[in-house]
Amino acid sequence: MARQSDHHAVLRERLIDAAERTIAANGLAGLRARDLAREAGCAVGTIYNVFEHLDELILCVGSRTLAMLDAALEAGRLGRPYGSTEDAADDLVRLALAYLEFAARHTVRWRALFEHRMSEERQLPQWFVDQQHQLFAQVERPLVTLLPDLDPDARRILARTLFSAVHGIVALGLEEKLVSLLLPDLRSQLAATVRAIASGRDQLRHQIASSLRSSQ
Amino acid sequence: MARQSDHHAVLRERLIDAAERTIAANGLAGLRARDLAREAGCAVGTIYNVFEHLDELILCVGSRTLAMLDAALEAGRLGRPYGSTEDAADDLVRLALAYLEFAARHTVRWRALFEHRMSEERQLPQWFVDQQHQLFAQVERPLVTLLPDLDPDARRILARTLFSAVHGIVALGLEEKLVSLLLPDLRSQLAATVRAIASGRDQLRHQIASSLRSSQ
DNA sequence: CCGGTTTATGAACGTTGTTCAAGAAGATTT
DNA sequence: AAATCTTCTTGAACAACGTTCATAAACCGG
Repeated sequence: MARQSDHHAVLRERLIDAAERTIAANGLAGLRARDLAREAGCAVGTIYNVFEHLDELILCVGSRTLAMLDAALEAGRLGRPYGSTEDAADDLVRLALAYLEFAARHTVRWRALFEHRMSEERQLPQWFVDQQHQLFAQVERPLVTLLPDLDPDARRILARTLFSAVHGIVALGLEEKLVSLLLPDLRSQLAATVRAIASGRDQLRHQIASSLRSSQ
Repeated sequence: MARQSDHHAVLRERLIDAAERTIAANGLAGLRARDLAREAGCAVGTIYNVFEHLDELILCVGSRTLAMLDAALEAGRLGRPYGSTEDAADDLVRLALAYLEFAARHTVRWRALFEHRMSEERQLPQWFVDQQHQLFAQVERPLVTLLPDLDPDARRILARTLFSAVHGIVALGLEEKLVSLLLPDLRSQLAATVRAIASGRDQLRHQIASSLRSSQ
């Protein structure tokens, strides 16, 4: 029993490694069960002894990408606590730019992360959703300084909103073939937008406060 | 020759209609060449006489969705020209909310529009890219009033940036199963964010102007 | 070394999009 | 109007995919 679990663990890692390499090199579309088995040195059927289905394996790779991304955002954070709203705005911009930098550097991996859809009605496992929430949580910290009197729930929601806005800008910005040409411009666009949002924090506070009032 | 082109045109429409129904009902994943042929009353092979590949057919459906979306955004626009920056900001918010409303009402169609990836290295045809640009162009109009002294090229880029930010918020907001529960909240989040951006237009002007300076 | 249980295997299955030889249908010529 | 040539339609066949499952190999307690 112990022996078998060990082997499973080893096989899992070998398979995830192989899938990770393939996805990083050729994207989700380049992932084939047979190639995977060959590269990991096992039979196709073995994959389904170790994972429930390929989606689960893809999620494991996604989890690694999420961890990398999380670390990349963490690394760009200011070491000290924010003294002013300007610091907080700076940090939001820094987070956004770190996200862009990661997406630009690891485009295929990063794309695979959010392009992947669970087949049919198998839904995302909770541990994966939680890991995504960890990302959103990084945006909450600057918001504490930027909008101190905001309800924690409202802050969580707003963090997700800002994250998705940044993600949208980065995703569409990196979509076209013009990438390398306008990456510096994309940085400016992103920074300007985030800074504009931060500077319009009164609008955020007022509108969101009133929306919470009306929905309760 | 004339007779055949007619038949082709009829078949094209029947196939697009069938694909449209399927996509609206079951999304891209529900699209099968054999079902399509059966529903349009022709053989599978015939599809490939009328379209180069399924991607082209999917793009035709996407084009219809784009047209619907374009009309929906147009409908929400103010009838009169903008007198003040407040009007322009209002119109940006209106555009964003109209986008959200469309996405919420036609979620599957709308998802199919941007989830679809051209297989391998077949790239998007120009006419489709142009149609997308028409959408972005709707965002440019309020920006003329909001940032009058902005270079037209910079305005076009900024419009795309704002569009993608809104798209990001809507896409992530409609992703989860909680949709109907928090649709009103999503409206507030979106409106607040767009209004914050509009109110922070000085940040936009300054940062974008300086970025253009440095990239020339 | 043996019987029983578990695990690995890869051929086989069911579905895809796409192709293509063959026949049907039209157009053209005599 | 018949014959010939061209052009289009057709659905069986193909290749590639994820997934399964009977079979054989490996393992383990006695």
